[in-house]
Amino acid sequence: MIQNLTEHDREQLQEALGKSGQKVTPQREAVFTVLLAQRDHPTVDEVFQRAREVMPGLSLATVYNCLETFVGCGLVRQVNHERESTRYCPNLAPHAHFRDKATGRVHDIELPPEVLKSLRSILPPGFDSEVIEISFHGRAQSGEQTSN
Amino acid sequence: MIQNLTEHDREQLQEALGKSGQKVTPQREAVFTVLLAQRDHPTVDEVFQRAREVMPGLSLATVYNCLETFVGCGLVRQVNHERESTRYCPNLAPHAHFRDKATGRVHDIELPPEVLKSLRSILPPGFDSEVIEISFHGRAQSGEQTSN
DNA sequence: CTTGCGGATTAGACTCATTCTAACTGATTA
DNA sequence: TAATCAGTTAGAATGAGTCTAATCCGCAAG
Ligand SMILES: [Mn+2]
Ligand SMILES: [Mn+2]
Ligand SMILES: [Zn+2]
Ligand SMILES: [Zn+2]
Repeated sequence: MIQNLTEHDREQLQEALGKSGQKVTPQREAVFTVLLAQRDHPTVDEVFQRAREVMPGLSLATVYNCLETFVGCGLVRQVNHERESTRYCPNLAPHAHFRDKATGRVHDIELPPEVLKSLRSILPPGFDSEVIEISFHGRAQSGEQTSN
Repeated sequence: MIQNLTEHDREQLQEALGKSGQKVTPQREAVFTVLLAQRDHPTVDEVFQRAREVMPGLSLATVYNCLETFVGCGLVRQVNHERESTRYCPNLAPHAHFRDKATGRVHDIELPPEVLKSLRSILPPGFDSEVIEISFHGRAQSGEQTSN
């Protein structure tokens, strides 16, 4: 279920952490591995449960710490939907999120550059946005699969 | 500060509540008035503080209840930004939200129909969305004013 | 009028995701 | 060896939001 990181992924982790003066630790590697293994936008608790299978001593606090670190160095995005638990997404390409009302599952929706541009264009002069979050909420015909 | 509802606003309240079999009460009227008086996306507590000035006996639970009722009958939208307290917005026109990193203030950003359409168009077949939330996060030059 | 009903309101208890704290670990450096 | 320091850990604290059970109140039936 939880295979190891590819050489490429390990380098990405190394590089991103290094840039902000932080180190690769076994815990960080385990948490990052969990995120890449199943790109289903898990909550902190889901990450915790999955990572524990491979590192039983891992604490919940550390999962919070690792995820915060990853968000800080741009390895992972936070995904918020209304008042639910925060979810985490390692897909760094520009994309929106679709939450299925029926299943609760969160799907990645590709965001073409021209759509992103048209969105940015609605900001009046003087507004400078670093982050745009787009989330859909509705129904997806079962069988639809977008979050690889 | 908190002027009364216009005839038109009172009718809107009446109508929306009536449609879902609910009544106008003094508490609901007070909360709705607060929302319309200052369209700055207040949190529940801010609504509570403001409404108390005009109705000292009002309870926090009732403010939660009223706001939930309003959201349920489409009078008001919830605005979520990351993990912060939920905010409330009586602007029913399609719009996005911009949160100013520096001040925390939330501004309405008009959403032209063609941009909304291009956004909907990114959904693959089989995905049917009822709600789209768009939020920007960044800096607005002070003096910028969009949430009337 | 009284009484009964049902929706609305209320205070306070409770939940639980997240944050905080303070002790501990382990690698690296002086 | 001893000091240092980032990282980890368990558990306590926080606080927005929800739940519960008692009360209120407008209205309609008797
Ligand atoms: Mn979520
Ligand atoms: Mn908010
Ligand atoms: Zn995603
Ligand atoms: Zn708004």
